[in-house]
Amino acid sequence: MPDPRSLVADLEQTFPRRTASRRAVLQAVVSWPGLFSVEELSRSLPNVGRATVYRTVASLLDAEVLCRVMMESGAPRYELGGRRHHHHLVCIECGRVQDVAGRRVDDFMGALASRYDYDMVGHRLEIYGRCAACQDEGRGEG
Amino acid sequence: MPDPRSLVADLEQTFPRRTASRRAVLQAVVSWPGLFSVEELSRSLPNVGRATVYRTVASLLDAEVLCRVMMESGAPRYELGGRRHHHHLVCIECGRVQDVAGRRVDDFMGALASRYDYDMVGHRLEIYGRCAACQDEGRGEG
DNA sequence: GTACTTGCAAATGTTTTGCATGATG
DNA sequence: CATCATGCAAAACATTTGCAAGTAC
Repeated sequence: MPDPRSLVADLEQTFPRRTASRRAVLQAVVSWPGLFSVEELSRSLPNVGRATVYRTVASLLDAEVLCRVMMESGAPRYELGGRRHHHHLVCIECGRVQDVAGRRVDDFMGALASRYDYDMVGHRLEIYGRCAACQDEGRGEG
Repeated sequence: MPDPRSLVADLEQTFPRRTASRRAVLQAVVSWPGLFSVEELSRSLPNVGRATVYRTVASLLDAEVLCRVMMESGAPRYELGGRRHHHHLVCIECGRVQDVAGRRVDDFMGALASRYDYDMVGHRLEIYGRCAACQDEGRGEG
């Protein structure tokens, strides 16, 4: 997991202009406990215009500071740290998202792509299920 | 690849009421050359209300007759045959989508899930890249 | 001072919903 | 003939854009 602080520093260097709004969005993003939708993010930042939040998220996505996680319903959510991880385990009970780490997955994807003669430029993997904690709860309560 | 004809038969049995609109949507869906958005589908069916098209697609999705493919932009598209395949190679040039077949992928997903103590209920895998044909074109034209 | 950013509000695009009408079994 | 499906239009959302005013450098 990347260090948020360095991300901020990194990021502040990415943008030409240092403005209060961007700082606020960035601050909210790095301190957000889990996944967020742009609307949630925007709602948490009443002093920043919606449009700016959308624009900033787009930039962050572009800079690979954020990555998009697709919910089962097709709704997009975002989280910090898109640089490497595009693989997620999404708990359909508590909504928690766990990054899948490891080169093995990337290798597998690459192998798959080349088997079909694809020149891979990106990929997305989401596994939906119940996390260990939610399975335990289910057992405990019948 | 499943036989479209049997799918139709199967499907017509799934729905309580046989109506002209559903027949039309179904017909369009099984004869659609590739991926489609609900809007495209709707546009191709001027005699069927948008709402009905949306509702029917939702039902078909539910019945696993269709599956959703996520574009890189996050826009959803649909294709026939969701029963087994949730793995796709999406060409970012021509937009073609290729199903990834084989138990190996499912096994890999299952193994991954259980490594993280997840009780997997679904998954989604999309690989984005250039298909062989588009790579060739790129080479040919410089 | 210039160029980039912002915020608002309006435009856009997509999907859902309410409800009277129409078709199905 | 009771039930379920349809179609329209409006509503509900989510996201983008135009533009004048503000801010960073």
